[in-house]
This record gives sequence, C-alpha cells and structure tokens, in this order.
Amino acid sequence: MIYSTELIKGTLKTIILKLLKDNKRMYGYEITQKVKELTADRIQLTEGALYPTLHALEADGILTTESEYIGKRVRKYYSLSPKGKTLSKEKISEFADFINTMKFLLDIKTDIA
Amino acid sequence: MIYSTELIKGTLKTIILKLLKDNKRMYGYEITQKVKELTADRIQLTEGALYPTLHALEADGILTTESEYIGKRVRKYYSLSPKGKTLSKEKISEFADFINTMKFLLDIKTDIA
DNA sequence: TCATATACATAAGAAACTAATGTATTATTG
DNA sequence: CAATAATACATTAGTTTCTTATGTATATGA
Repeated sequence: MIYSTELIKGTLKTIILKLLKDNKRMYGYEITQKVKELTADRIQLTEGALYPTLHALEADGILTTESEYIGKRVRKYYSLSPKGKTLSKEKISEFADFINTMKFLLDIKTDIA
Repeated sequence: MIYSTELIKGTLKTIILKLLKDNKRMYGYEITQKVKELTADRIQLTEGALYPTLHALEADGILTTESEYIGKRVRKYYSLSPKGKTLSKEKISEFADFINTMKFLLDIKTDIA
C-alpha cells in the first residue's frame, strides 16, 4: 500500500525527531533511506520536504549540525540539541495519543500481531 | 492534550467519510459537534476547513446533499454516494495501515485498555 | 434584551508540502 | 572505460490544505 500524500503530512518532524533520538546523529540522505527501509517503502521522504524541514529545525535550535568530508563530498550530520531531546519525546507521545484518538474515532481494531 | 494543528492535517476527509458511513446523513455543524464529542474536545474542526472540504467532496461526486428548512434556517445534509461508500472504506483501511506503520516507526506500544 | 448557540458561507494569507531542477562526487556495470 | 545509477547536498515555483477572520442570519436561554 502506498499512502496518499495528504496522510503523511504533518508527520515529518515527528519522524525526524524519532530517528535522531535513536541514532545520535544522521545525515539527510541517510534519513530518507532509513525511513524507506523501516516502512518497507511505504513512506518515502522527498528531498524537497526533508531539507527545508531540517534547516528550520536547526534554525529553531532543535537540531545541531556537524559537516564532514567523505572524500570530496560534504556530509551534514544532524543531532538533537537538549531542546530537541525534550521535543522529540513530546512529539512522539503526542502522536501516540493522537493514534488512540483516531483509532477510537474511526473504530479501528488493534492489530493482534 | 490539544494536538498541534499539523498533526491533524490530512485526516479531515477520512473523518468526514467515517462519520457519514455510520450516520447515513449529517449536516456540517453536526459533524463539528460530533467530532468534538467523540474526541473529548481533542479534535475541533474549523468551519473554514470543513465547508470547503464538504463542497469539494460533493463536486467530486463523493457526497450528495439535501437541503431542508428547519424553521426559517436552511440545513444542508450530506450523504455518501455509492462512490463515497467505496472511498470511505478505502480511506479508513488506509489510515489503519498507516497507524500500524507509524506505530512501528515510532516504536509506540499498543494501549491495553 | 443581550449573549450564546446554531448554521451556512467565503476569502486572504500561511504552512507544508510536491515536482522539478541544479550541482557534484562516487560506485557499478555492461 | 563509458555510461548509468546511487549518493548527497540544495533551491524554487506552484499547489494543496489549512487557519483566522469576516459575514449573514435565525434560534435559544438567562
């Protein structure tokens, strides 16, 4: 199943913050690949959405960056700032709560698996 | 908990289609009240989002309407067309699948309740 | 009678995306 | 070894979908 684009809207920040919570530091391209892998291609982040979001999170002091050269190519690593660590937890628990609300509203049964 | 607005984005159509699936016919204001009630005020649809969406769904042949006078005031009832019934099921199961993907991605435990 | 609730609607602007384009390096494969 | 795909960054025009505000009008309750 490939999700309609509207469905994934609004989840990008939460996904980024969760991955960085688990992985200490990641670069943009790595994030797209990790999400593809973890969701079996169901969610594919586009660069046009990802990079501006990463820049905005950095500008807000939620992420910090370190640039490194891999050969001749720059790779920009992102990490959670202290503020980002707090926000990460908040966003994940907010989404968890949202899932419960939507499950009730849409009368969706929990998957037994 | 009040959800950040971005979180609810993209769910409006699905919510409308679910309520109309269960209730045969509903009018706009009734939909806002029902969602408020069912979600304990967690999700509050704004009229500026709701009415244009209802109009678009009608224009797409997903919803049909009947207008009735309640006293001197017009009330516009919406119902699912055959196309709408199909779409309703699709949207709900798409969201159910999406929830499972996101639960896995964000490592959210199922609520035992 | 005055505020609140009911009930519709639209419109300007913002947010958050898509799709396309651009640049450059590195790895793979025929 | 040349062509293609993958890696890795970035931006921009345009679209969708929403928020916030405004508008109109009737009905109800204090």
